[in-house]
Amino acid sequence: MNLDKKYNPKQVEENIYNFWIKEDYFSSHPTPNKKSFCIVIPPPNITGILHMGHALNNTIQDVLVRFKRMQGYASLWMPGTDHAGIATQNVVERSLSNRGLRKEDIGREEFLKLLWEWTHKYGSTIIEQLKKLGASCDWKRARFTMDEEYSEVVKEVFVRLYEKGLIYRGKYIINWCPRCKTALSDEEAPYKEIDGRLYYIKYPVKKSPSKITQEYVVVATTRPETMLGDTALAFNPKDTRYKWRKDAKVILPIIGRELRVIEDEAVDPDFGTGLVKVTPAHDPLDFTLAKKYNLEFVNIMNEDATLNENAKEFSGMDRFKARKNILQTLKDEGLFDKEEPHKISAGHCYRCGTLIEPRLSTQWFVRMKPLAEPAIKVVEEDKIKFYPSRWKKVYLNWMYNIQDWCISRQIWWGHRLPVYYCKRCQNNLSEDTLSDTQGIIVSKTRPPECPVCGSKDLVQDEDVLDTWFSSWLWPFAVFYWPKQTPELDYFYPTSCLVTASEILFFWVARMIMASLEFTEEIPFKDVIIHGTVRDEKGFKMSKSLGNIIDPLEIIEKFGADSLRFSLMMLASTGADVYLSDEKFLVGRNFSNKIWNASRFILTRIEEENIVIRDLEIKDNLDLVDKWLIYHLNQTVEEVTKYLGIYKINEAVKKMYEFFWHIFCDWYIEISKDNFNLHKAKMLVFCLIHFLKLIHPVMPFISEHIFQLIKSMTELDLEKSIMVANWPKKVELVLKDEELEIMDSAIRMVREIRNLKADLGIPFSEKLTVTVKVSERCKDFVSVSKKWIMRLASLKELELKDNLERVLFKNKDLEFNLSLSSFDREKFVVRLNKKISDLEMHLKSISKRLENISFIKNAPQEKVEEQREKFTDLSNHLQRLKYLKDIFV
RNA sequence: GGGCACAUAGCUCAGUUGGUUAGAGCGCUACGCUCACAUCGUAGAGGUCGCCCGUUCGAAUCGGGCUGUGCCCACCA
Repeated sequence: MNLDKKYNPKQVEENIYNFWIKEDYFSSHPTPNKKSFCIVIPPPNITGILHMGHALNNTIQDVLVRFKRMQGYASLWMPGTDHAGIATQNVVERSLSNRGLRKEDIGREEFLKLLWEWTHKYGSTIIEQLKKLGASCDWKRARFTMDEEYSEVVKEVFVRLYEKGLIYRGKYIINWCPRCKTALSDEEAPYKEIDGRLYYIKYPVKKSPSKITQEYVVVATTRPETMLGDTALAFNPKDTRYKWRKDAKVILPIIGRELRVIEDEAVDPDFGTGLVKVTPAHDPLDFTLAKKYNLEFVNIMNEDATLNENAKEFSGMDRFKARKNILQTLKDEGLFDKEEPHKISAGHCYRCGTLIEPRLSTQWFVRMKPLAEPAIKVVEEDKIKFYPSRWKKVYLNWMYNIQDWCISRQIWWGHRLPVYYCKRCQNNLSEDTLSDTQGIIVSKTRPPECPVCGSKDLVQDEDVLDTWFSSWLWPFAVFYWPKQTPELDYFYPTSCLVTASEILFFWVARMIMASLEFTEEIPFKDVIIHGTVRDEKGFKMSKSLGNIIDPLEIIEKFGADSLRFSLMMLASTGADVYLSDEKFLVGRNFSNKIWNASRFILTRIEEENIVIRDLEIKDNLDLVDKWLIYHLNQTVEEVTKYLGIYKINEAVKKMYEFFWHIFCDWYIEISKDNFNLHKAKMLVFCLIHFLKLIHPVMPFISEHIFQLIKSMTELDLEKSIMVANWPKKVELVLKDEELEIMDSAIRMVREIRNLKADLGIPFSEKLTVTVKVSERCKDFVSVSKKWIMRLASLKELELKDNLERVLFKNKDLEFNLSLSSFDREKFVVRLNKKISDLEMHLKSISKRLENISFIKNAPQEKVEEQREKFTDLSNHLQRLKYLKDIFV
């Protein structure tokens, strides 16, 4: 077989993936005699395209799922997508506007039709990209958060919560874009700093029977136009400047309304004058104050942020024009004090950039405190664990201070609220009724008539639910809860959840609450939180910053395995990942190393006409074999351990170290001198073990080489490495002494290389070495002569009982080098440095040994250790000094 | 303002219950195309473990303080 010098992932990855699909290896079913392992994917938005964050998140999941599958679990990775309300609606709205249309022009029904068309056409783009990454999801089970059955679950949950009194309707300040005329979530209204001004305005004080003498008070505001909606002033109770004002009345300029003056901790005495205007209908904080103190709400704006009739003569004006005019009027009336520049950070519409207007409107809320309680308990009691554990505190801190959740959205794409209004009943209500239930029917299906008055004049709420209101049900809704399906029974609660820290609150915390509330179970046992993907400078990768590295491009260039390996190597648990194009070379180089090592083994087997029928190796292990098996065992043990505690990067480093620096650097090199059936078996045996270990991280190349081994040997191997068993430690009888002997030999090779470099002798210059070995080492060195000579580039290796001089010495070996010429100066410099280093070290040890407290207090073994070290190093120092004497 | 972290080689990070001359990978330097691999090999340089105090025979490791950085939440009238 002719194998390329370079590994070419592009040629093999797609075929391998198709092979896995064809064999149905990703499918998982409830299997009574197996333990279950299940991860539900954080459903990507249907509008999403694969970015590095996805690549990181999903690689971690795939690693775990593949690892557990090989360990014999019924391992299910449950895939799906999220309908992503606003994001998707925006995409379709944009294409509409390209045709010069707004969604209102075509109507709700028609617009939804377009949305579904878009979803069917593009909604699975990201799924296809995940396949390129190698994701072993059980695709047949894929769910979508707008599936018909899923919608049923959402409605069911809404109704249950409503009936329990945990969902209510109320007026609240929300982010409002006056241009788009829609409400926005906080995430959709990112804060931006703008240059504003702080205006100081005089409010006249109403003369009253008390001893108030001042004419006016000064209030600072950045938004003077909203003053028309003021219904109170407030100051901090600790602020003595205004103490006397309590219960005083102030007159609102222009309007002439009488304002109460209240005290509240929420007011910052250091801001402005310490006296703040309270505008309940136009500011979130003022809104809460108004609720607390029972203040009046005066709305002065229309949907498009022009002022309404409450603004008297300013009615009809745009908010910015009104600001100017109001300021002018105040100046005219002598009520304007001063203004100064002031940085304001305020929400801006993420679509059009318009400054957000906080707007009072009726919304639906979930009462969170009762839901949070059990969700706090399970985390406090470690029934759900976070990795890294520090997130536990963050989670708890947030949960202790949880706020009610606004779940209604004024958009069209999403789960419509299962809420119906009886028009007749509602006509009897006043508009300001905040939490009345009258005239409201909450029902999964449209009721035929009002249960109260029998009217058939019912209308469904126009709003849809926040996307997270469907996502928070994900871990059990995907298994068709509330039906008791076998899958729900077997795979739920799931094993772990892998996610970025950004959505800990939006999603993870809410899933825990929903699961406990509806299924009375935790949704998952472990929460694995990985970091954010950043560029080299530490900026978050984002399209707008233009610093993204496209994972698909990396796959195209280096292959999915290289991408996966690099990410796993770089991402230490929970830490942010700093990426640049070069970072992916680690993976590419390692792929190539695996490829070439395998290529060597397989071609040599072919060249030597070796036929491998089994991998029985135990009976005739030589010392080098044992040494390799020993390290293999260590690797198996550590990799298994680290993957089990989600320290993937530690596992990856161990595999890298073993394969490159044990297997390739030494074992393969040594095997070249004596490439027989036994060595071939050893090589293939260890290679297969390694491939299995690396398979979760590098599924494609491991499968590819596994298949090559199958085709080039007569081994009876599994059809795919995917379904092979996870490696176990090999039974091995090995004395510590044997390990030491091998290490001594390696040490000798290294020392010779070292000396050559120190003496300025080219490595290729073949020298003669005379060596004196310990009794226990004799046999080994004589059989190992060939490889020692080759790896140290020697002409001859002579075993002697006495040496003329000793250049190196350890427990087992001492040797001398025949030298003709060398770079004396270079050598002396090196030697002197080594000598002074050693002397320093010896000094610190002798200091320790002379310390009576140390001898007295430290454990005996530690003292002994130091003494031994001292002797060793002294000997070493002597030898170096001796070297100096003879060479200088 | 509240909370949570982090601070070790130029960069990214390891460093297990306190006992090393503080490690790895990348990068860098020198030499080398040694018959799997130059996407390679060999060797090397590079750190007073942010600062200060304390506990201890002994601190990168434990405690306190300081400085700096990052993240989350709230607020910005």
